[in-house]
Amino acid sequence: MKYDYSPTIEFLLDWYGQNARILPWRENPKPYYVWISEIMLQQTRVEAVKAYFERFINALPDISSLADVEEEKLLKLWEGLGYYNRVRNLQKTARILVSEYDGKLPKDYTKLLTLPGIGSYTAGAIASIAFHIAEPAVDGNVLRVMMRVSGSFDDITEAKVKKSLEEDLRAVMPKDRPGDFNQAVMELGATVCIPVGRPLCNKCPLMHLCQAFKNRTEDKIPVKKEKKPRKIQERTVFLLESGGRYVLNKREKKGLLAGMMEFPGVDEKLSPLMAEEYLTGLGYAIEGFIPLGEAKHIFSHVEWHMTGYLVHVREIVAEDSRSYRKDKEESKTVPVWALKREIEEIYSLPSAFDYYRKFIV
DNA sequence: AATTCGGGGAA
DNA sequence: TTCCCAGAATT
Repeated sequence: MKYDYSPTIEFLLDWYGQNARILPWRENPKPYYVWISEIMLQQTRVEAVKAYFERFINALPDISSLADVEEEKLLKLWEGLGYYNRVRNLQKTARILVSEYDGKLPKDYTKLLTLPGIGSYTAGAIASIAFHIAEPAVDGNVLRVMMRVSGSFDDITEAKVKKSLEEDLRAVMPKDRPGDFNQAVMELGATVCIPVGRPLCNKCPLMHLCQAFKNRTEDKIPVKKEKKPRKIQERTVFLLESGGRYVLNKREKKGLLAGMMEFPGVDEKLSPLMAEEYLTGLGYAIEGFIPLGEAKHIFSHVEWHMTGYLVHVREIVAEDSRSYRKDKEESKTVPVWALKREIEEIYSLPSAFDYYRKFIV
């Protein structure tokens, strides 16, 4: 179980000095930048994060601006990045920092751990990179690299394996460069000790002390339990248009795409006839009806099989296009009639709707 | 311990 | 298609 990783340190630090990529959040590793980048990087590739990071810190350059920004603008900045609770937790934490931490991130691993959206990996990353505290930051890269180095066939999807590695690394973290050490392991995992395809062992600074390389088991490590197949969810999507405006609904606070905007729809596949009947039942006067075809969107655990219709309707209620307010009695949301420009610039419409979004003019 | 949260790039 | 990514929160 226990493994001594201390021999890796000097080789990793030397290698990182030569091979660290130039990344936007590395140019000026102030705590706010490290925090934002680490949240964005959760389950998200470096290449995807770059542009989002630049735009985000330009719009919200510090903790107090993040604490004060309205949710609409916040969600728009995150649109397309996925895992949208990350950005809500970001703002929750910003407000806690303002009210309880003098507007700054605490230089304390245990306190960081208590903040919304910050788990053991992110607490370690912020502590080590921004504050030079000797805590490990164990992500998928680190698990893969270190399981190969130690030749361990432990299942890395088990929480105890991650905890055990965190303990082993905590015991040997270099006190002078903890942030560089953590980033070195991740960098090695991302560019050399890669997850798919054959790792580039001939370019690896740890080759001479890697048990997996020695035993030629690098393609069998890390061990991961197989994941369950995705469920398929049928979905009918309506582009209800009137006078150049389209209906958007705000999704529920909990569950898939929580709180994001969406085109109205139902969780079943409706034929054109059933669709017209359904919309008429809602009170819409249909003046034009065009099937838009089928589209698929794959989430990590669900697959949406969508059928879409563009429906020109006679507007019934003159709703202010900017006010999707809550109904006072129930907690149901009122639809918005949004212009193309407003959908582009204001509302957060997830990528799942990209196929149908194209039909908006 | 298992499930639920998005989305896209690469094999 | 399948895999997996600088994971965390909830159940």
